[in-house]
Amino acid sequence: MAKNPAQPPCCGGVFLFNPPGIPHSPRPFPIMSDARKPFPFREFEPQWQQRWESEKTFRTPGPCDADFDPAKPKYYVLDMFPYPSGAGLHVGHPEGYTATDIIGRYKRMTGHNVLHPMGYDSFGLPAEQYAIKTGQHPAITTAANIETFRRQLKSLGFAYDWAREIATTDPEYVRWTQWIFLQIYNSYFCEETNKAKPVSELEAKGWTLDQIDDVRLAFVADTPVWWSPDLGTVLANEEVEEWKSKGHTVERRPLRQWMLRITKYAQRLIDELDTLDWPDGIKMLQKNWIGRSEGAEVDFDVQGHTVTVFTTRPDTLFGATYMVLAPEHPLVAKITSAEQKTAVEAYQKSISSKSDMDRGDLNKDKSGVPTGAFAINPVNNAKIPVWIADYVMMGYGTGAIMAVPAHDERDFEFAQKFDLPILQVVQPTNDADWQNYTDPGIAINSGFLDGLPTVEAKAKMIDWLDSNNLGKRRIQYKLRDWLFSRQRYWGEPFPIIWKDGRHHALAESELPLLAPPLDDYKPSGSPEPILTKATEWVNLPDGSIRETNTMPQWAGSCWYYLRYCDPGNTKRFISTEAESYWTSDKPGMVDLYVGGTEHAVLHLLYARFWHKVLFDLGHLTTPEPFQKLVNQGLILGEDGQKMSKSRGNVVNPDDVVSEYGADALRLYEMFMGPLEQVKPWQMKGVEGVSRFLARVWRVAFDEQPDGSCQNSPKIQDVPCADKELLRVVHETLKKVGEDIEKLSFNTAISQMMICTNAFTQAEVVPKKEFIQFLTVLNPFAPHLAEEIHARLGGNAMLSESTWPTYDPAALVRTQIELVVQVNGKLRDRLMVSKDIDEEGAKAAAFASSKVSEHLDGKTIRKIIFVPGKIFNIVAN
RNA sequence: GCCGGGAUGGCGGAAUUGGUAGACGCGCUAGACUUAGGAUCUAGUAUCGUAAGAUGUGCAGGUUCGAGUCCUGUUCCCGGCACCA
Repeated sequence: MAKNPAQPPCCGGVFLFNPPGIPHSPRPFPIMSDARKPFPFREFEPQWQQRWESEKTFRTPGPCDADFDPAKPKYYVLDMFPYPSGAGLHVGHPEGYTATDIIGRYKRMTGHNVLHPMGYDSFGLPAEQYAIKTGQHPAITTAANIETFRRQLKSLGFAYDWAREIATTDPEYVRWTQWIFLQIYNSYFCEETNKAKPVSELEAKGWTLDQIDDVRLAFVADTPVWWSPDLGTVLANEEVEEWKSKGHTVERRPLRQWMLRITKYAQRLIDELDTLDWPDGIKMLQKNWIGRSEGAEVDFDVQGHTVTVFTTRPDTLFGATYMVLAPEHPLVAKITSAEQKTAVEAYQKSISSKSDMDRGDLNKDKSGVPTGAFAINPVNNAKIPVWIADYVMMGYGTGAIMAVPAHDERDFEFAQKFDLPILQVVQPTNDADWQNYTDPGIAINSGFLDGLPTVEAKAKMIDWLDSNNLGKRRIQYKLRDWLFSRQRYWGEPFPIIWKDGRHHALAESELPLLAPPLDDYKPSGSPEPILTKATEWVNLPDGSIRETNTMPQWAGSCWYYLRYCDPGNTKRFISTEAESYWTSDKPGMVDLYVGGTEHAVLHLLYARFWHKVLFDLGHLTTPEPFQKLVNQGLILGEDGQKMSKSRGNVVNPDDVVSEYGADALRLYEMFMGPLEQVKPWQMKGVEGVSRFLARVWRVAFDEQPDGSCQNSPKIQDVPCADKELLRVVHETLKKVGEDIEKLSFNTAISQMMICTNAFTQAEVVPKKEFIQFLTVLNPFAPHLAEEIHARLGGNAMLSESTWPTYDPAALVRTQIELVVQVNGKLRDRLMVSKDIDEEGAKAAAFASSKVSEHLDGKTIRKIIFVPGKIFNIVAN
């Protein structure tokens, strides 16, 4: 990117190359390597960063600090903290971080006590994979990566309170992650209150340990899980796709694992979304992921066994012509007839060899075999065949369905393929064919339901089932319990020990429980956790053994926003004072959370779940973590494709900073377009904003023939005599503030460009107005704004000044442009007094020859006058 | 298939309640200053047309004095979910 120094140097800018052969003369600033840099950002950007750091400009006082002012309103603006990868910061990070930085600096300038922290999500699989690749211990590579990230973040001049920096791998942080796990472990979900409660309440009621273990929010279960042999760990449902897309293999395998009972919170996780100021798309994603369905359970008798099915259409029960069990259903072996045994077992075997993923991919072709058994339909005692088929899955509902081929697409396909009867029980309300008709209609051929619309028929059938003890209303969720254990090294060990086959919580005094140093932490390919190898650590003197699984990366990111409020606390994960101070009067604690969409159903769901448990247990006073959420849009490469190493279209922020400066990078990322939108990178655009910053610089400073720079004589400490200039300045003060509140940074920058152009063209730039302008520019381009301000003699830092208020009187125009239309088409624009009335406008409009031309030979039918805007003549 | 979001110049994008479409920036054109320009400044730049003027916000209709904006239908693009009973 750097240009060839042998090329002709620049004479117009402040910083010049000496022509070849001419020796350098002393200059006030270091010579830039490139002619395109007309302001010395390489010198002043690091200087201001150092000054902010040494003067602790952005320190955030907490409730226990001496300089804390309880009268100030709080504002908590949060970034999704980065995972410190070996690749360093990419340009997507500064997008969200600059947005929050502008908000944070603005809120600070409008009198808020702003919490704007940063940290590192430093545990996790990628860190460990990277460490294995480089042959270094993850602790070392992670520390080095954090170092890089910190340097890069600081080079962008973000107003973080660095004293609050945390990393999820810090032992003190691990302590409280483990402590929170124990809170979850020691809780159960009370159905009556719909809240988590301590299991000690159950102990007091005389529950046995076995009974208690069955209801803990953290529990051990033998379930089919996603196991990746090459990653050497199991994965949560939510993570499977991501790792598969990176080329890792994943297979279904029954293993004994720790689970968190997030399903108990399914309804609250749906309902309480309504209280949050989140994008509808993200709310929708979470709702779909949780996947609530209302329906009923129905009990069928199958040769003396009860098989319960779940259906969302109990109204179609009369139309059930067969039943399907999942191939893995435990009852299959018991009910299969002797004749069908071979076929059933062969089918089961063929299914178990393919993963669920493959099962999903093959959703076109239905397959299945009859078991030879029959079920009795409880509503009409019809004898219907029982099949097994892979389109019914064990993991959802009861793993068994009643098939109503007339009114369910899948059942219809299956019935057609295997020639099973199709019985109509719903009359379409439109002219649609009744076969494969799945919409609501009117019940027919359904005994006591006949004539009822679907909604009422459902309710009546459920009542009937209930009163006959054959079924009941049921709400089913797609959400599964959260698979919480991993077999890898680089994660928080579970604070759990096993004794006599039973798990026990480690005492709080033993936290943090850190993983022992290991030389070899590579995956072995077997599901045995890596920590099992640390035999001395695992085996305790009293014969008990440690849990060897570790927590997933999500654990640390589930509560980091809480720790920022009180990062140094050694007594609690967050003090009650800090918690209550940084809490909103709204349901969500954090005022604004900015980050990528990729966490819509992972981090954002998990964090909400943990927060709610801690809320239920009385540790927190809000039910939700994040009140307002904004997703920044992905930044694409210059070719419009997603940035990737293989495409070679990755932009490194370090390069941009060294070439154009931090302010230019910040400003460009905000100027590209709306924050939430996907947008392609354009290096020419960076040059554009860099030119804008240079124009601001040149309003204040003139270059001298010797290359030095000097305060411009245009800047004068006088009242602003130019009404139009004053109007533009105040328009800018108003719009920039309003646009920041709306997160509309691109339009704010556009207005500042307009203002700068006005300054450039003005004969005299009044100092007061120019400094007001610098003050609103400051959150966007803080280094440049501070530097110019200081050079103009400003003593206090702009970062510590107050936001300028605009003068409404200065905004008023005396003349406005009145648009005159004939039949809605623009015919003329007239400069008129801003308060012109209809009569005056009429006179002016009809005086215009451009207008009268178009009225020739026509009769005026109507006149529409919008004061200050439009005068429209309707004529024909 | 279902759910969500989107479509405006050569490009990124502006546009209160329906009220001048294309702000601002990039790119491009011309000029100025220059030994030089890839710096800077000035002017211009939706399309067609010499002009007057006409056309123009994915496409087809509709409502309205007036539609990028509201309504109906439709196409394409992006994201998510996907045999969830």
